[in-house]
Order: sequence, then C-alpha cells, then structure tokens
Amino acid sequence: TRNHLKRSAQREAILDAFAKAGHHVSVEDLLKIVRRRHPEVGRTTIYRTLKLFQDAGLASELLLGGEARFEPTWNRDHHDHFVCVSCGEIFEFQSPEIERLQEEIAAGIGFRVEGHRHHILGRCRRCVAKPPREARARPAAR
Amino acid sequence: TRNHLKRSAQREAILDAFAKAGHHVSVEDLLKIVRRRHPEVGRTTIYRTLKLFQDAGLASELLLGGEARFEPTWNRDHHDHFVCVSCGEIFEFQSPEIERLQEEIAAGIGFRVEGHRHHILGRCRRCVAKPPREARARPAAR
DNA sequence: ATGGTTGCAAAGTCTTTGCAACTAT
DNA sequence: ATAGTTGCAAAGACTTTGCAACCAT
Repeated sequence: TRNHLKRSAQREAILDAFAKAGHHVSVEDLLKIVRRRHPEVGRTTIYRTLKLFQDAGLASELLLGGEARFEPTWNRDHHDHFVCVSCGEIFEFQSPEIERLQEEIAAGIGFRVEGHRHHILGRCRRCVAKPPREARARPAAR
Repeated sequence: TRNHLKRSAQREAILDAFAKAGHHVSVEDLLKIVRRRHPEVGRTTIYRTLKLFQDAGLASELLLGGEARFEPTWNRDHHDHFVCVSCGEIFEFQSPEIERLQEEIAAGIGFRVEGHRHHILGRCRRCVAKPPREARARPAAR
C-alpha cells in the first residue's frame, strides 16, 4: 500500500526476499529465494515487481553485462563496485572525492548528473593469488 | 595478417568502417555502414570480427544497457562517458585524478585493476534546456 | 590441399507483452 | 464491482552457434 501499490502476498514476499538477499541479486537469484517459501511465484512477477521497486526508489539496477542485478537503495550510502573478472565476486567502495570530481567535470559541460555507474574491473586479492581458476560466476563482461 | 588473422575483404571493410565510424557504434550501426559498400556482409561477421578486434586490442566494448557498443582503442587516451538519458547522446571525459583515486582504493583491498567503466548518467545541456522531448535514441538504461 | 572465414538459419539468453484468471479494495 | 495483479506462453531484442560453402595461403 506504500506508493500507490496494491498489497499482495507476492509483493510482500519479493520485498522481503530482496531486503534479506544482500546486494547484487539477479532476477534468477531472487526468484530462487522467493520460491523457497512461495513456489508458485512467477519469474514475470519478479521482473515486474523489481521495476516497480525501481520506480518507487526502493531498488537500483546495475548493468554489469548480460544480466541485470539489483540492490536495495534504502538506508544505504551511495557506493560503487569492484567486480572481479575471475571469480565474479563484487566488492563495494565509496569515494566522496570521486563523486565531487564527477560533479565538477559535469558542471563544466552543463551536464546535470542524475546518477552514475562506476565499475572497476580486475582481479580480487584471492584471484590474484591463485590465477588459474574456473570462473565461479558469470564473469561480468560478455 | 596482423595478429594471426587471415586477411579478407570483410575484415578490411569492417576495420575501415570501424575506424571511420567515430565512437560508440553498435553492431547495427556498423553493419549499416559496412553494407553501404559491401551489402553482402553478414551481421554475424560483424559480431565475430568485433570480438577479434577486442582480442587483438583494437576495440573495447561499452556495456550501456541492452545493446553493446564499441570503440577503437588505438591512438586514444583512456576516457569515460557521460550518457544523456534524455537524448542518448554520449560525451567523453577524462580525469587523471579519478583514475588515481581508483588505483588507491583498489590497492587498499588488494585488488588488481584491469579496467573500469565509469558512466555518468544525466541530462546534457540541450536536454536540460528543453526537458519535454522524445528520446532520440535508446535511453541507455532499460 | 588445408584450415580459417563467411552467411544463413537456428538456437540461446535475458526481458517484455498479451491475455484470461484472480484478488485487494 | 472494479481496477490492479498474477502466471503462463508467446514474442522480442540482442547475441552466439552449427554448418555447408567459400577463400586465402
């Protein structure tokens, strides 16, 4: 019933799962989690609900490559991501200095910043240590 | 014949078109350009050739949303992108300071940086000036 | 002659849409 | 009663793969 939306068992379940899921969930991830308790929920509903969440400002989308990932926005500082191209792990970082520089540069060309995506790609400490290893997850770039 | 590759009319044509196309071309863009002079070239070949170019370090891919875009890497300084969410226009920027900050932060968690994508989303000067307007191109985020 | 290259069509992946059944208000 | 919501199946957008024909070396 929060933002003009009807309440429904599905939405409760999805919001709940989304909140608990931690960050960077894909639609598939979320579907799996939700179905543990509500096996009848459809994939389509996840897509639609995630879109609603975005419109309501509850979720933001990361476009890391072939598959969209989402994270909750509430009670969270803005942050960006390190993505390990070897194991797929995602780390977060934040840097007010970088944010400030962005604004400065944007102002220089009359651009009004509404958001950004800053993904740093590379290898995490673990993978630097032991290079030869199968990708644990989708390796972020196609 | 440069990197272990066979020479072919298609590859010549694609490389040529790619070089002249300016930046941020999509596969469709490039196909259209190439076909002006070589109407028989297949879409598949563009995909495959662009991949070869990437492997050979001639092209780099931008993942801005639903559609991959490519730009030549030779003779170019590294740069990042502003994307106007209203008209789809792409602007470039570069900031050695931001690059430096990135490296610092990465070093802090033992991450070896191999690249990054930094897209700043917002509205360009033109679109800030006249807000209500149909998207000129794919609006960057799904 | 040989092995890489090409284009088509088919298959794949991720996402959206049409629609009839269903449900919250 | 009404209008929003759901799940399935189908359609869509973008990309990759199978394969026989083709071409550079």
